[in-house]
Amino acid sequence: MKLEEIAKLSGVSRSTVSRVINRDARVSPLTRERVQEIIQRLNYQPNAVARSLAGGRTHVLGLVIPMGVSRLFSDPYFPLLIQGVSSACNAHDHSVMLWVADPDYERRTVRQVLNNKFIDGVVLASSLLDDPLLEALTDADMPFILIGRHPSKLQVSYVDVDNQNSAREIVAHLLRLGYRRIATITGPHNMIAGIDRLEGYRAALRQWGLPADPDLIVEGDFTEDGGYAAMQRLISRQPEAVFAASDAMAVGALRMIRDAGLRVPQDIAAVSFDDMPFAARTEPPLTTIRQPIARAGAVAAETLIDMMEHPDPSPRRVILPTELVIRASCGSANR
Amino acid sequence: MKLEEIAKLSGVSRSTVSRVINRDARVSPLTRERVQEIIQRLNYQPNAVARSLAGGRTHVLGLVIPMGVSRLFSDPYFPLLIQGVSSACNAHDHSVMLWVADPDYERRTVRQVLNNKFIDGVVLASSLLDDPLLEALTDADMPFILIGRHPSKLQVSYVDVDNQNSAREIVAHLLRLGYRRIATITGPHNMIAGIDRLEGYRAALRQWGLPADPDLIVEGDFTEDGGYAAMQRLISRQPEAVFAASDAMAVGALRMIRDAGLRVPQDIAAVSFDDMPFAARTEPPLTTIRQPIARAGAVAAETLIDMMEHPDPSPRRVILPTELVIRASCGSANR
DNA sequence: CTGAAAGCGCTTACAG
DNA sequence: CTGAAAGCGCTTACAG
Repeated sequence: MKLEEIAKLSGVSRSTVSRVINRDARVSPLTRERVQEIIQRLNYQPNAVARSLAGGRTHVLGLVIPMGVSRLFSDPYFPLLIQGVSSACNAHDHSVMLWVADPDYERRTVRQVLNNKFIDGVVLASSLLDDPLLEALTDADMPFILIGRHPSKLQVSYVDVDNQNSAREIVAHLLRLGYRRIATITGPHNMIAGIDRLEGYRAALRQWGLPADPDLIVEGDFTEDGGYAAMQRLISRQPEAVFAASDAMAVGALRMIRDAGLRVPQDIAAVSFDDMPFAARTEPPLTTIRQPIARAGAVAAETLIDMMEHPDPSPRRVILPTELVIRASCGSANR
Repeated sequence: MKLEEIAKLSGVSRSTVSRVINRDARVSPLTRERVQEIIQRLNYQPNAVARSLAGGRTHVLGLVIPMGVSRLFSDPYFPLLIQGVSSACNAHDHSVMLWVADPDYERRTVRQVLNNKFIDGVVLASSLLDDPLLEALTDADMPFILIGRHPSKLQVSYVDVDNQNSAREIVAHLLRLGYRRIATITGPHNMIAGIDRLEGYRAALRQWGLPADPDLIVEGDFTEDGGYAAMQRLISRQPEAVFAASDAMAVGALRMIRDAGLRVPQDIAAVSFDDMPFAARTEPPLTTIRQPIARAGAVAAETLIDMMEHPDPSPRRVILPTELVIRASCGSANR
């Protein structure tokens, strides 16, 4: 069924039907009601493709998830993010097109996606600092927003949490409990969340007048296995506590510590970041920083939609709040 | 840039350029080459929306994930599925539109999505048996395919594994090891995977001439917490072994058994289904049925694309192979 | 093998 | 407030 038929049945022009559909104010109440009644009765759905071509906007957002991210299968980060983006899009009459991007996509592939006009804007999740897509996005004049800030591209819009201060806060919590020899399992050094959380760790030590011992800093990859491997390297250095930059890595670290015959928190305390659903169920439960992942996805989508509706050269920056969640793994109870 | 400009620069008509783009055979080699060269040089991308409107197909698949599924955040089932669908779509020049569906979507919402012509077909993942979307999909004449068979709608295409036989196989493995009092934590009774795996459990007992004790069958929901709760109810009934219908539930069950002061597999053996990445790292590692989740997503997308290109009233049914993976949780070593 | 023309189903100035 | 008309950027019979 097409708009034409509705027009005929209502005894008005296609223009008028179109206006009713698009909530244009310039339609008399009576006409509007009559047309609407017919639309309802026939359960008419405008053809989205035709609307897009004529209107110049598709009402579709692209959600890009870099495939290289090993995190994809080790915790519900992406499901939560997707849920947030999706529900915000639904609420604003938008759809989401998913693009699980191969890490070594060529520039041409990238351009194909950006230039094919099927999407109005892009939400780019947890990209690497040197992601070629980010470059392409900047060149193309496609509105986009990052989940996670970019350290050098200051004109880019993003939604993030204050990783630096949050990490500083949880390491300060360990320091306050009396731990001094504190190790960290960082995120990847080419991801901003990894960098910022490490910087927060350093800041806390600085605040207490302690040096950052390079031997106590090992890079991880946000996965459980990565956390296990990192902890293996740390354990001989006898830390009193460890800050893992993600809960998943903390789970790996807990497992390694147990395999080494040591106890958490008595022998080594452990804290982390994310507060994933499983963080409350580890043995012992994790003291961690809660960050609102689904919310970040939703806010990103909403902000992007707003950017498209109210173009404005200045970048949007949203920082969402985090929360320190204290459980048993930090040994609060014992100190 | 539009097709028109390419036509002008190549000195041919728009029709011819369109034919080159669409690999139509009726273009002379020389013309084809000349046009292609110009397309390359200008990095021209046809407007996908216009193509869709004119051509009648969008080359976009809808991937519908019912939100109600608590499983969404408890294991990487959906990430794996999404990855499979996405990579198959990329390989076949299709895009994927994600629809995280609210469980109580109204018929109208459903129709909106199906009738708006933005997608050519739908992959419906792990729906409930009485999913209204399935009804709507059948009414609308939109090609679609299920991940997981439907017990009564026999004319529907699907990709699945042989849940029944796979479950029977792993329970038979327990029986062969000498366990007799075997409990099961099932999946939801309104999901086919839950039903089929339970039936496989029953079939194995039947094969050994054992009755299925209703006290040893407890319904779970495919989540870790669900597994924990189910195991709490089972533990007082003193099973020798338990078959959980998913690894995530097995993790919950392991935790519960440990909390009860019992050991796996010495006091209670445990086996499960999925072989998720974490199944090899539980304590003890899980004996489980490996199923190819990403592959199922890819095959579903490919089959659907094939269905759209070669319409044919008879439904497609694909069964992917599984594999019994033996680790420590079944106690093989001790028997 | 190639081109002119109609058409896909809408939106949106423009004129009234 | 309403309608006739042009236009969005392609594809595809049709005719040659």
